[in-house]
Amino acid sequence: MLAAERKAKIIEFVKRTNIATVTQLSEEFNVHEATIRRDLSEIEREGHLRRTHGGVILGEGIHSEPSFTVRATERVEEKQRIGEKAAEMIQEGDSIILDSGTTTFQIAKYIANKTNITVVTNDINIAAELRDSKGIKVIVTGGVLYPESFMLNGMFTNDVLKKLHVHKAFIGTPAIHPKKGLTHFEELFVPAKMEMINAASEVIVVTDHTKLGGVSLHMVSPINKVDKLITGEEASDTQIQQFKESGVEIIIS
Amino acid sequence: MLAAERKAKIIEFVKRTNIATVTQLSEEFNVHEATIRRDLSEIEREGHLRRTHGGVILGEGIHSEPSFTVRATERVEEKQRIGEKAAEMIQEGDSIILDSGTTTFQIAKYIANKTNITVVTNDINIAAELRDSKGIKVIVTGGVLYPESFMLNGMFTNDVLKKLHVHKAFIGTPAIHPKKGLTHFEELFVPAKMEMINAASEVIVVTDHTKLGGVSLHMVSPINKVDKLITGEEASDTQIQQFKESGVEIIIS
DNA sequence: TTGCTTTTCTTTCTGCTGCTAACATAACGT
DNA sequence: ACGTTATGTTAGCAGCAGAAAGAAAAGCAA
Repeated sequence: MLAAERKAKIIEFVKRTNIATVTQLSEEFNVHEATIRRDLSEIEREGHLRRTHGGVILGEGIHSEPSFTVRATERVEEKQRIGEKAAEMIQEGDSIILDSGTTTFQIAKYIANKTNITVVTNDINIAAELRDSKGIKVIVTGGVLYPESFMLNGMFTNDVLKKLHVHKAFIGTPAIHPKKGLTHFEELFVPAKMEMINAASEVIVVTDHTKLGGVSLHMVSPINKVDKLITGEEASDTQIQQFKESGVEIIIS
Repeated sequence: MLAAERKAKIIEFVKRTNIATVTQLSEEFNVHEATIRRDLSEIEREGHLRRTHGGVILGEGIHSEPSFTVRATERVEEKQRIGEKAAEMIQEGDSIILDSGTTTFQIAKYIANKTNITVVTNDINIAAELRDSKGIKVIVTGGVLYPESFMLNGMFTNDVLKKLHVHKAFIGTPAIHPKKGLTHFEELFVPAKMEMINAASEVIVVTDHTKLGGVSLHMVSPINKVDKLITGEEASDTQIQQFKESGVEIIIS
């Protein structure tokens, strides 16, 4: 058996059992305990499992998120700032929508310790992040799970969103333009975003500065439906000015 | 038993009983009291429980249900066998419902490499597990996320389930009785299970042997709606015979 | 409160098990 | 044959569990 193959099988094994001893694994795979220890060290370094004395245990929230983490490494620092700023705008008693995405995920991280908040989201990663926050009620929209992200979409998602109304919706977008408004390159995802915007009293778009001024094929929303826009300080003054002239309150963080 | 494993089980134990003495715990786990004290110190440092003189009590939020990760360490091996057996019953082209739970979670692990399957689930942990499986389409029911588990429940869950029909539903249960059928201790979770049963052509109950013969307060389904029951070989012949007489096809693994 | 007794906690020591690291050996590809 | 990689082996080290003793806390009586 190849070393890499064995490593993969160890991960598989432990994900099923949740816990395993070094001895147990060495017997299972007929290799020396030292070999298992080496494997475990590497596996831990890769972040799949957590080692303990005598064995290995499934980490807390470890259920792998490869493509997600890759995307999330881009401009994380800017997104964190945006997330923190957005979180400041959420008050006790608010109900909010968090759109699926990496920027909105950062918002979730910053509201974990708030209380008396209801969060509606179509992102199961955001839902999992907020799961243990005692003061937060999480409502997940149903729908089809998209493999490359943690997003739920489709008819069920739209149906649930239609039946809800929230104070604030935090929407991510791949393109926002001071005149053309919100646009998206993928038609499939448009209806859900439109429902989110309709369901909220206040629409807050969160996006890093590289998306400003972009235009894609499918129209999501005119600019006048966007109340606020939170973006990074990397945005140029010209861009900021243009959005201001379109009646958007722009917040730099 | 691994130290980390024992610590997890202590947390589980105390979450069930709300309070426990050092003596009690040392007898439960057959270790020295000093060891328990050391464990408790660490557990307290991690913030899971609060120590007192003579024992330990639950921290802030009191949760009667043990958390998912801890619950999953009980009878894992039996649940794996059940999960593997259940997975064998799923064929290419099937659409199935996977109820939230630790046994059904094992099913998910065993179907990851199947193709052309549609899985409907109210468990975001199951959804996350199947996310990367190319051949599997995952539909998540919406709903309110329950802390300490990964279950979605409520009106939205039921609405989505009403609009679906699947070939097979795999249902977990805390109690199944050969005469009284499926029952549940928590009223809130009953409607979703009923919808799941209604939505399926074939109802397959999966549960470890300790749940056989149990009866709880709230009725979920009469026994004649249950087509098959998969449980562990630990089940007694008497129990197996009783279910057979009730017209349930019982599968031992 | 004060003093006494009992229980529980902390600290320290010791034996044991598992861990790390270095080296040796075997398998593999060039 | 050589270097590379994976695996096994060994020795010294680190961390865990049990035991015991002194310290601290709780309970109780006057």
